[in-house]
Amino acid sequence: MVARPEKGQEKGMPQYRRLYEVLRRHINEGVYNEGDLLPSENELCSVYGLTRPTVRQALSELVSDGYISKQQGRGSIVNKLPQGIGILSVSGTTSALKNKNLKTRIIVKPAMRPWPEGFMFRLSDLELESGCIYMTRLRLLDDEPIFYDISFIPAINLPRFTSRSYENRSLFEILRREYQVEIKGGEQRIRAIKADDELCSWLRIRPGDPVLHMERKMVTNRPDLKVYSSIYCNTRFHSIYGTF
Amino acid sequence: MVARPEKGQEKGMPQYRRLYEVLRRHINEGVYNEGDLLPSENELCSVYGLTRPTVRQALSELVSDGYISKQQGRGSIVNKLPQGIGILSVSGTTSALKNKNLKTRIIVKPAMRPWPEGFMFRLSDLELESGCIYMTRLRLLDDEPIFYDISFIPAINLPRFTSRSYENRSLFEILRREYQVEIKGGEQRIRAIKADDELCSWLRIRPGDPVLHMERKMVTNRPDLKVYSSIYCNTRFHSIYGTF
DNA sequence: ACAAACAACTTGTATATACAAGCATGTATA
DNA sequence: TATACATGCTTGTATATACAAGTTGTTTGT
Repeated sequence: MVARPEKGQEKGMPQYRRLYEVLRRHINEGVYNEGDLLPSENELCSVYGLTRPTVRQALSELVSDGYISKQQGRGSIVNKLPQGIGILSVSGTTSALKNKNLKTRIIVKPAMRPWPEGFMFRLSDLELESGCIYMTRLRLLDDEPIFYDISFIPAINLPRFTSRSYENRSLFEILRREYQVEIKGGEQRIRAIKADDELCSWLRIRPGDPVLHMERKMVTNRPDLKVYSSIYCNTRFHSIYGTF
Repeated sequence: MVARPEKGQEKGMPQYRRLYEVLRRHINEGVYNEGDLLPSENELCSVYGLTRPTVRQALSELVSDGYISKQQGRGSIVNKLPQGIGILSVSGTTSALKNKNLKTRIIVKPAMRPWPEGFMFRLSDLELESGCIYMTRLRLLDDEPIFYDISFIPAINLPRFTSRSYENRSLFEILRREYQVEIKGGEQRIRAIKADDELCSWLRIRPGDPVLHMERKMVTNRPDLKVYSSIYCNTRFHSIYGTF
């Protein structure tokens, strides 16, 4: 087993990543259910033609993303899939929602803007010079507005970004598919605030109602490119769910 | 972030964990500052007498705990230490706060109770039979109440638990030191709610003010033992900070 | 029937090695 | 001078192997 076969390479992904994607899809699609044991590491090795360290790397990412737990001597146990809104997990909000009717509506189409004064996170010089792509979206669950979010993306090497269609597509998905940008992690601040008039109109709530506000800074596989968003969430009927 | 043994027990630890602890302490103590590069993996190998996979395991835990970032071709970069309230990390709220004056006041001392009707998480039969240890605490930052939290712990093999002193000690710390119980992760639901009268009196806010509510279920190294808590947080002056 | 011992699995830790890919800094060339 | 390239560093990916440690089921001895 010398060089990797160049043809069947899905997107040039490393092998551990490919196994990760396969197993994650199987879990999401119900091939494995809550409490099931995944095939043992050695089985995965022989099935996929990998060695144990490689398989273990795929599994350890599944662990840190909350899909499985491992127990020494027993195996890899499939976790219950998140039932709430998995926005605390990086893997993308849409994937965790399965059967729910999640729609995304663009309020302000992606467009270049200067960065706001007193931005929520500190920006690098490169980011400041490049300007930012600004967009706001409303996300609805069963036709009820849940998220109002404002995204800020530094306009660094993202050709034709402002002319794409974002309706009902995850922003992260577009970044990954069209620009090979993957979210790798980030930081966030969360607080509860009172809704102002603008929020009320978007989220269809009353002034003074409590709203969850998240400010996030996400780092990607491109060291210069970070994605910022400010998310307002009506948690009256849905709560934000996450694992850690 | 995952709780890890304190530095007293650096004997039985695996080597990668020992290196993790050393580097983490160095970062916390300012031996390395924000933006600094850690020694390269090969340097760490020769200094600590380890091989690269072992060193990489230590580093990868530092990455997933948010202490460093890595960049191919450059090195391991020390991150800015969290400045907010790191309660989204399990490692215990106290550790991330260091220089702030965080006090814990017990409102209801740990005592046995039946589980509440309609508990926030589904309980196993064993948990239901065993009954629960109930306690409530108030946590103050610079003498201002920030957290009001209610903890539920199944009374499974935790002798003398209700007779210990918890003032100004992390609940997790006691579980770890006295019972060898380590928090390994968990899940949580977060929402913004309106403060009711009871919350107002504890958190010194006005009725109707927005409050952050977190419901968490934490799993431990003891498969049967889970810890539940319901946390109310006044985010008027402090926001909840976390990495992912 | 029961309990201890064992065997056969599982994941956890660790070594040793190799090459690929990305970054920084030099030096040689245009 | 400025661009191109070469070099030597960094981390990323992957193989191959070995033994430790924990769990589970079976076998064996009493």
